[in-house]
Amino acid sequence: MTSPLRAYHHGHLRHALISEGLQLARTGGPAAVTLREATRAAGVSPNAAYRHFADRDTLVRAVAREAQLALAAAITARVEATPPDLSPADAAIERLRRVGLAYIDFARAERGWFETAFFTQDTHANDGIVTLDDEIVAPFRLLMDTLDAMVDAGALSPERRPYAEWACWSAVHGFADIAVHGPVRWQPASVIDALAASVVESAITGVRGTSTPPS
Amino acid sequence: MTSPLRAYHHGHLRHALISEGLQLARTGGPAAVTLREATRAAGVSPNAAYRHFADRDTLVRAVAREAQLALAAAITARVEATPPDLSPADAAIERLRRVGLAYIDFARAERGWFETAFFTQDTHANDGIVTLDDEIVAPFRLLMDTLDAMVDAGALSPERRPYAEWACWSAVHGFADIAVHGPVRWQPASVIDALAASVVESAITGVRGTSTPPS
DNA sequence: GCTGAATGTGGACGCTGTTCACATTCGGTG
DNA sequence: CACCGAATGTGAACAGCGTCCACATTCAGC
Repeated sequence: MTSPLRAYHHGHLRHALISEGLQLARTGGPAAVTLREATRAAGVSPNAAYRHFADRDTLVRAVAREAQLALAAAITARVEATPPDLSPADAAIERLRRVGLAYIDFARAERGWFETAFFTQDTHANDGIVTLDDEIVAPFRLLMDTLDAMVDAGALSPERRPYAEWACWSAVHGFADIAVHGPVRWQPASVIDALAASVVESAITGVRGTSTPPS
Repeated sequence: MTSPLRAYHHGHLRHALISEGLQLARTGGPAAVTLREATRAAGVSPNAAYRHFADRDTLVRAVAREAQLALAAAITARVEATPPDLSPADAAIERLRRVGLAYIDFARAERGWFETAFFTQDTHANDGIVTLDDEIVAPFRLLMDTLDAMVDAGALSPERRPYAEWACWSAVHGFADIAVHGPVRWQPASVIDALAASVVESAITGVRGTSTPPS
């Protein structure tokens, strides 16, 4: 009984630390989520974290998972808002466009979370097959399904389908990274908007093999 | 005269520290280039670095510059090795392909340098106009020139030329990042090779607006 | 109500960047 | 050649970080 008012004890501290870490990562990126700062924010001694996380890296990874979920949610929401009055082919293309723009916008709006989501340590050796959590792969599967739907709707020829997901993801992720860390960062937001739209259209054209006349 | 044999004194220590930092960054990325380690490797006290760099971040930036130069050199070398017996249009497309593949291969072969090259601190406020060093922008200008050459050779319609450089760079940089940090990392090298080639072809198709029949 | 497991605390160590006062070395000027 | 100021390197110190240790507290089930 060192202090009559116990700041925190035997609660769900693991969740609290992830929550604080998420807040730190939001503004400072993965480097800002520090063991001592998170425990301090939770009103707990630094070592308390070691009852729930093996080390700092494990904590950051848990925070990264939450950031990935946030990205997935942003993409899913944008895709689900696709107007329903479109032909199957146009709808599939529009969904593909929305995946890309949502990804880029998330990176720009939540830079710290975006950096954290893509933060991986090289120590993470492959423990067997690479299997990610379903919720996190959701956007990627959404992308796959959208491309498959394009094939079904005749908006993408079947022989162009293989590897198309990587081409799309690369273009979108690359622009997001350049817009957040690269030279594009200094441009005004309106310019970045235009560039983003251009890059996404180019990615769509790249996988389709033919440019779409502007609607 | 504390020691008869002076390990290092009044030499070109700035260059030595960058050199050591480059070595550290090669295997450990930007996080591994630490003031104490670099000075230790140079046989000098930690504080000696402060006579040449304002702080650690300045040193890392200097190392990053060297890494960027290495990337630029790799791209330039690959492009310059383009076979000369090609039509102007085919030569331009081939050069574009080489820029992309060289970029990706550099990221895979020199992961630490690639990470360091794209390491930027948010503190770097825009001091006026964004003007990078000529040598560093060289690959970007090479990309621009190649796209312009494609227009001249009729391999790219002029109305598709605007922003094409960003679409190309985004696709290539994105794949490089995914191949180094993302899920693609766990794939065998041969698979990554195939994916890289596919992504680059897709990027070329994306900016051209039409797919090229396989030669 | 007690006992063992789970959880949180306090102190310590080595590492990092950074600052201060001090020592050394170099280059130019008399 | 001697000197003196500027440039450069040194040593000790401080705070913050991750991490390990032994110890204290709290909870949960018999």
